[in-house]
Amino acid sequence: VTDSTSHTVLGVVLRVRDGRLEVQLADGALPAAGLRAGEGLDVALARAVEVDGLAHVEQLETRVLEGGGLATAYLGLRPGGDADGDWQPVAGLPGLPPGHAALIAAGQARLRAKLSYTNVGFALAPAAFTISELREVYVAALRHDVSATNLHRVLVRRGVLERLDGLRAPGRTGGRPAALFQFSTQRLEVTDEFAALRPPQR
Amino acid sequence: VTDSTSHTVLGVVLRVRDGRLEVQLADGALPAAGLRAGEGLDVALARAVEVDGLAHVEQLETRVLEGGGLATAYLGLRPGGDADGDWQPVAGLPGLPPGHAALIAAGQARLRAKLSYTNVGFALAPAAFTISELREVYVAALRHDVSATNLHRVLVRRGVLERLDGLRAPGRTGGRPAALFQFSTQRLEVTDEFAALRPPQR
DNA sequence: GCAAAAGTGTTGTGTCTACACCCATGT
DNA sequence: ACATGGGTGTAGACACAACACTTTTGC
Repeated sequence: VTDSTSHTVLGVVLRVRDGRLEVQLADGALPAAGLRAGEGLDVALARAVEVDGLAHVEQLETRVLEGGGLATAYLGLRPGGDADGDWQPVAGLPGLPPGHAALIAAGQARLRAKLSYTNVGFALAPAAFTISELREVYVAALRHDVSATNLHRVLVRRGVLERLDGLRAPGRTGGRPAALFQFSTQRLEVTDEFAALRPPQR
Repeated sequence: VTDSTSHTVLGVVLRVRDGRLEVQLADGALPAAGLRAGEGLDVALARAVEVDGLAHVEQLETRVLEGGGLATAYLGLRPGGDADGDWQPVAGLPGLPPGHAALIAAGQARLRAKLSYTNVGFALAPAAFTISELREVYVAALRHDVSATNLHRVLVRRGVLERLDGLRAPGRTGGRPAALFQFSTQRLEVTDEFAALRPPQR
């Protein structure tokens, strides 16, 4: 006794640019594609957003929409790069369709949590960066201040960051040249799995 | 250009009984219900499993099944209680439909992670319990040893457990009577949110 | 008294924040 | 020289695991 309903796939694609967390929109709404019979959800997602540019993708949530149709939302993350498409700061977006704002909030919350105990940062950062630049990304995504000193040490200790050879020349105002870093892995890894209740050592 | 497909809701309902993590089955498969037009996913879930007995529910994942239909799985948790329905230990279940084993594994993984940084334990534990009994629940769900001493201290420090008045009388072999505890909250709370990268104190 | 089970005291370790200090560059 | 931004050293707070020890019961 199963009825049939249409299914939509929505993309919540986030990036950090100029110190602001931005979401990609299409015609004033989250990019979407209808699911066709027999295809996987990822196929429909690829029709909704340019999935090649995404450094990380994960499913967020499935919900029944107001009209009665179903929608599955995905979180996509990509480096700050340059302009292509309609990017808007996540703060205070007016006129979104019902439910879209909640999905953006869910994506932000997920990102925020995973920044703390995984290496997701790789998906928002460029290939090479200074600690200051990475700090800007973390500040924008976490929405609280982050000390460059401690960010450096935490991520290096966890083996998340690797030092590169070059140095970044200082700007016109001077200052010591900054070391360049990269994320050691471009795939999601849990770096702090058992913050508590970890298994016995032996 | 959206086709229509049938949608199924599956329940991965877990409990701990006699020191083993068990999943509820119906006819050798995860309990399921077809989604009817216009109804919420939770309504269909309630048709698949007895949702009143669940102390905690959360969505797991939506996937395209082999036949081309869609399925959304929910994780449900309940206290160990007594027998009603078909409960099987999660380890090595033979003959499940394709995909069901992976969903059970996903539910287990989710439970395992949340036991470490939330108070989900409340959903698996009875109303009142001793630390030893709670330890059995954690051991079964985490699949590694847990020290009663440290479990006690961690959960009390976090404010997750509250001491009750009574004592549990020792068994025939003697021993000091055990204090009774309860979870201070019956709703999911994150108790260790910023294990790392926590916001500045001032 | 002795074994069994529960609970507390204490030590050591690791990870984090905070802050003082040192380094390398531009003007 | 001095301002600016980058990086290291170190101290203190905190949470945890591990283990010795004490408490309270049954036999």
